[in-house]
Amino acid sequence: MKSEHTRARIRVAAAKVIERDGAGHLTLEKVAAEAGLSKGGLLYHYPSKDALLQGLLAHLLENRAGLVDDLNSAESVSDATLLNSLIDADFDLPRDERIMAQGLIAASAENPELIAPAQQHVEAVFAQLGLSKTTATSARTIFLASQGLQFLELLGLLSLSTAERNEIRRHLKALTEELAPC
Amino acid sequence: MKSEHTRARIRVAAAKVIERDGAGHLTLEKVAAEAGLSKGGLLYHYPSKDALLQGLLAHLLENRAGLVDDLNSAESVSDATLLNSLIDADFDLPRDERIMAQGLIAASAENPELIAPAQQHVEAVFAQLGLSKTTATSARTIFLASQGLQFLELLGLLSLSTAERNEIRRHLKALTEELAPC
DNA sequence: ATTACTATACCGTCTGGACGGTGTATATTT
DNA sequence: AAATATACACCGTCCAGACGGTATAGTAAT
Repeated sequence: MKSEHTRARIRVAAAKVIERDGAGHLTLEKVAAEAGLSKGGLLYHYPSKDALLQGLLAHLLENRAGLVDDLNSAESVSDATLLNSLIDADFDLPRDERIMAQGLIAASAENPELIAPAQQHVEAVFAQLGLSKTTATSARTIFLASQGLQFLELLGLLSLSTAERNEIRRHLKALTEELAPC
Repeated sequence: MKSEHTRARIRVAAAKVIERDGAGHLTLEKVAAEAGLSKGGLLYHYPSKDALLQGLLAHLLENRAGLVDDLNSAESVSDATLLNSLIDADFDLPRDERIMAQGLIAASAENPELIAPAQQHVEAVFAQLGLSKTTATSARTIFLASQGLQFLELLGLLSLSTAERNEIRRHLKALTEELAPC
């Protein structure tokens, strides 16, 4: 039970290293130092670098996974609520987790299988949004736009003022609400 | 003049290595071997790994850069034509260049400054689409959706059937045409 | 006895890139 | 025409540093 606490500390430490040194300079030694741990201690909790990265990803998907799964019951309207939640999750992603995502993108270059859980999530979202024939493409497009902005920000390709950012968010939410009536 | 020919060969070789071994395993030696060159010969044309990656990016942006710059003259309608071109460029990106983009995303983890030209491009697009107050947010959203799909595909997070892919493309183009009248 | 570590030393591998050379074509000089 | 110089394109080796991971021996709390 102390384990999970330490693992959380390690994940935050990893984020700090990525933020400071860049995703490509994430090393076990640096993470251990940042977490106030010896290298051996780090490897005790995450027995390999891949394991650590998997831990980061699992943590990132923790919240989002629930959103999709909760939609076994409702239907057409619920696509709108799903989109709403996903947009919020994208736009309100905490700084820490945003940086972890950066690291994972980088890590996926070395080991593509690492991000399989993320792939599963994205495809689940797409599948869910594809159920309603009439709104499928519109809904998916809204999702794509939200994701597009996140990726551009994540990769440092775009930085918007909060006003501009919020306007896009508002627009995506408005589009989401238009889904049902049409 | 033979130089440019060889450099093109090198870039293609880099793409092949990325495709075969993954973006994280792109090394000078492998590229040289794939291009039928010695390592020294490769370094003659691209004096460092960063230089090679910059070469890849420059090649990727060659076509797209013109699209934005051509819009010094026209106005409201031209945003639609710009979007149209960008969507086409995104969806029709050749396999080679798609793989190069993968490599660059990976490389940006080690050296974030590397993708500055891409950042410039994206921000130029955003600036251009922001000129018309009435359609700015809608236009930007269309761009984001197009980019979002490309990133998801690039990172292996989503693979659509050509039919589904085309439907999204059609939808984005339809949204683009709706920009002017509204 | 198990869990959760510390501290340090070490190994093997990979990789960028520096460096010193080689051959060939073109230009310049004699 | 012959001799020489210069620039270009390229070869192949060597090296230093970085990193993931292992090993070992010990500590402290539960």
